[in-house]
Amino acid sequence: MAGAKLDEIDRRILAELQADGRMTNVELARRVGISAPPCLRRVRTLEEQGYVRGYHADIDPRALGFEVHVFAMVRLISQSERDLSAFEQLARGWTLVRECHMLNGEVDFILKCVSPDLSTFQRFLTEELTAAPNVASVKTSLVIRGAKDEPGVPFDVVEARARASA
Amino acid sequence: MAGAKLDEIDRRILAELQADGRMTNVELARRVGISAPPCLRRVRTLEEQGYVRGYHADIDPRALGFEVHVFAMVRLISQSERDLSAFEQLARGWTLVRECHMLNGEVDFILKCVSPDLSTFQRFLTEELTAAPNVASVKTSLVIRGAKDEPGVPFDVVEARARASA
DNA sequence: GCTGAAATCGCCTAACG
DNA sequence: CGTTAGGCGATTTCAGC
Repeated sequence: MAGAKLDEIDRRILAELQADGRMTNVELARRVGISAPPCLRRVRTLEEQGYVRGYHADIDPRALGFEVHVFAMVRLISQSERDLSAFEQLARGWTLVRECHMLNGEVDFILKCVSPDLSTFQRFLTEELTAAPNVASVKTSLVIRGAKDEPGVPFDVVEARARASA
Repeated sequence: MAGAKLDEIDRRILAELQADGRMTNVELARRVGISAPPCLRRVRTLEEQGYVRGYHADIDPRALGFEVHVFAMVRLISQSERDLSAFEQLARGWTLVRECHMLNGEVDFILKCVSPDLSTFQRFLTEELTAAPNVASVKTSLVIRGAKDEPGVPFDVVEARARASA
């Protein structure tokens, strides 16, 4: 089972750093109840083993002028692995596309997009996305308002599972 | 225009902190070409003015045992503001739901969910989400594979717009 | 008003027990 | 894992542009 090698201190370290990635190591150590040096060693190990992929400032898109958020459902003509990969590669190059996930069911991909305004998005939609090779159809849904946007992982579930398997 | 009050140094600070939120202030100052004290002041100001909402470690969900990612499209019976808000409030309480966005069109909400396994998600889906008051229907799509998941904002677009309006 | 320089304080991070 | 200790970064103060 993944995550089984982590003890409770490791899990608390991850939870604290997810909540505040710029916390000092001393403060982190205090919160998890150990001294600073072993705490730092644990953090380095967690980073090396891939539990922590990075640290990012959470920038407000609207403060920088990205007023428009859109989900785009993309259907492709061909679902061969070659063509799926080709579309993914294309999506990685579009900076307005922040996320791209392959789905089961009728829709092949869901894309989460941001844009400064509608006309910029419309231009991207018609000239880039819909015009891309192998794209059969694109259905877009504007985000009217965001109700929840939590980064990362629910650590209450992590803890519940850890206790259950103990 | 939002973001107009930022000069190029501010934008570079935001871009650097988005890419590496744990960078030291000294390193950040070096990269943007000013000395540490004014750099720190700018960071504090950007935080206070809401450009930076926080800092988060990017934890790999799979490393912690979250093997399942699902998008859920929710239709409600009533779309009155009172009922929309009630559903949003409910969604904020479900920790498996990481994002909840209100959409235009037929679907009222899209939810991004994580789960340790399918059975846990099925239980959540049938006992919580579908069973919630005012929910008319829920369509779920499993994420087969993630192709792109970039946090935050495309700073190439930010820079292009800044140059265009200069 | 900003920036940069100097100084203090606290943290990071080895080495060792 | 904890303690010690040296070096570096963070942060305030103050002067200059």
